[in-house]
Amino acid sequence: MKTTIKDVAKLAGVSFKTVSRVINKEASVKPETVEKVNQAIAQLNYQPNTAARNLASANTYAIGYVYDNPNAYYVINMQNGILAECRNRGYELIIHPCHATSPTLTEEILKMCKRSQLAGLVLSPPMSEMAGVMDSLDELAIPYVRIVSGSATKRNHRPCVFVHDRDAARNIVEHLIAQGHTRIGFISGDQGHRSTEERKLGYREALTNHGIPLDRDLEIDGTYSFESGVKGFKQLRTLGDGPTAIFACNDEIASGSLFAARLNGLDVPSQLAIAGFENSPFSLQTWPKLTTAAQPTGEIASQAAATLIEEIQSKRTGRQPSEIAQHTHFHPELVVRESTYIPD
Amino acid sequence: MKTTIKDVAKLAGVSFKTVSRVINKEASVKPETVEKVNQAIAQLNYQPNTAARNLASANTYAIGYVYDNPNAYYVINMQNGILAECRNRGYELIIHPCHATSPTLTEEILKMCKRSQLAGLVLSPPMSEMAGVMDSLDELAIPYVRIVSGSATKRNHRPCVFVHDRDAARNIVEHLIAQGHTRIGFISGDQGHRSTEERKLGYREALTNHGIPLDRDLEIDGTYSFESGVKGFKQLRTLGDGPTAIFACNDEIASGSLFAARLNGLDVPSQLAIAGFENSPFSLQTWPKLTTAAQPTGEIASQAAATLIEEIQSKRTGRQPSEIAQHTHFHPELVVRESTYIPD
DNA sequence: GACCGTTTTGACAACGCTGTCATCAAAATT
DNA sequence: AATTTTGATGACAGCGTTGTCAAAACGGTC
Repeated sequence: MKTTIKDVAKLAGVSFKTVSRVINKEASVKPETVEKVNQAIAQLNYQPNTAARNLASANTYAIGYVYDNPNAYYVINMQNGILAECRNRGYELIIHPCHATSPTLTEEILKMCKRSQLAGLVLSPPMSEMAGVMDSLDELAIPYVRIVSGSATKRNHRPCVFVHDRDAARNIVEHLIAQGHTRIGFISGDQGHRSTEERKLGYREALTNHGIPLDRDLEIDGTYSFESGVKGFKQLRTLGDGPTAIFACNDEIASGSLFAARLNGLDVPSQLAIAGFENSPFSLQTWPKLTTAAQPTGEIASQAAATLIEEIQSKRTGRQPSEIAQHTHFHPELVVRESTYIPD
Repeated sequence: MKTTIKDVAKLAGVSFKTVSRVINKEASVKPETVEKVNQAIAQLNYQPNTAARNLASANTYAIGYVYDNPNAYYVINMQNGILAECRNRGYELIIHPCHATSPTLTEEILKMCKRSQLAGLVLSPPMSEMAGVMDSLDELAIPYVRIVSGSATKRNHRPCVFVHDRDAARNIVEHLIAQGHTRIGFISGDQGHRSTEERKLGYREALTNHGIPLDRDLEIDGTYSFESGVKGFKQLRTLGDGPTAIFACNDEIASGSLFAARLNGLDVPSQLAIAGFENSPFSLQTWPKLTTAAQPTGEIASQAAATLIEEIQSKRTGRQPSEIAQHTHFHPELVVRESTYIPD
């Protein structure tokens, strides 16, 4: 019924340890033996038992994905990206949604690592910015890869996948400036999120680069939600010298502002241009469609998982990881649509 | 460093087998012993090693969630619902997105079950309707719980969680009828999906119940997408005697139709009423907000997971599951919003 | 053809837990 | 009081792998 490594060994006429070697692609197995064993594996449709592998080797074949993000699209894309890499390499994925504000957060994550004997973690924002969590992981020598909105700061002893939100935000705002806008409003996402800060910095950089004075009245504090976009719009409308364009921290906020603008009878983009960030499905389902920045979330996730697994593997086989800390960089791309631009 | 069951045993002054008994809540351990052991567990912050448990017991502490659904909100809600139950009961969740059309689908799922030694599966639509997959699972005696759009049909030897889409669809359409509509269009989701069929049946039932003749021209074939809503609207507009209301198979389609309607200068709901299904975030981010049917996806998922784990546990302990096949029923609830109804 | 250094393979003990069966004391029965 | 039953616990094997170390096979050298 259940085929084990020993069944394979018997069929291939070798010891089960040799089969184990083949499975783990260890060197020093004769090519013909490898061939024989692989045939036997295929014939029996054998699958190594993960639990046994995890138990026997100190390192395991499972990684975790820790996140706290209300954005379903983001999470799904991340998840799928990581999963793709895991399948490629024979790893399992344990997902762990959590609450960044939980007082027992660190403890909880550690417990999960222990229970499932996780070989490593992928941390996406805002989990990738929580010093307490990282400290504990460092202490226990649990490898992790961070997905970070922004560029390198001090804490870079672990591999990071950087997503350069700031540059992308700057590109968006420069696009608005190119359309002739000089009064450009900004509606932020949740305070304390790195992405919020970075996008705001990009916004300011663009203005400064073009000699447009910053105006704090144009910078509205919000959260990553539709409602926040509605509210932000209203707040900006109260200004005597209101904006002719709005850059919102993500598409959800932008679609909220768009909603509110149209409710107020404003035409978009002729009377008010609106841009978002993320290229979520929302950005395609508004009217007019939203200008935004496209993040290749799936690829980012795959990259993070690949980096993590690479490191785990190299530790297992004793080979040095190619570098101390592998950093990778992604640049979200400007996507111009009708909410800011009407082609002739 | 790593605390095992033996460390706990030593601290509690019992054999490690007794600790195992406490962990598994087996009967016939003296309450005071239980207390002692639990204290030791707490003190050492001990977490049983899942891999070892899985390996030692034929049954495992991991279940799988198999799905093929492009709807991120649905998947996330399902996932969270299942996960909540898993955490409660000390199970792990392995997620398995897949393609219903893959020729090697069954094989792939079986492989995963074997690799991870899954104790059971939760199948959500459309996976819950794939006879081939179910046959194989039956054959290997892998327990599974199906989440089914609709009510009982022939294949009910396994527990199901029924979601009565038909009734909910009928309610929506009856709501439209109550608003005075008699020409009501229907835009379907993907062909072959049970939910599509059920929602169409509900639509027809409502009309028939109120003596409104069915008109095949008003029933548009679509897919679960925004674009399909746009297309469906256009198609309905070509009719001489067009509808005054549209019931779309989900919110995404509905928001597509809404988009198209407003693009065509139609006022919603005064000139055209539009209703969706699902109560996804989309339904709140359109203008006007969409009337829809709210499915408690998270609860549905929890229920499915609970049923599954219950069965697994009862098999483990030898106790009979309370019933041969536990069926549960959910009824999505009508949510009336401005896309079909303006309060006075 | 005996010797040595590799390369390739195998025997066997873990890994941390559960299942089975044995043990022992206390309670119940005769 | 002697015997059986029951309740509570422990000893030990085994789950399917990997890690360690030793043995066998091979290749080249003189």
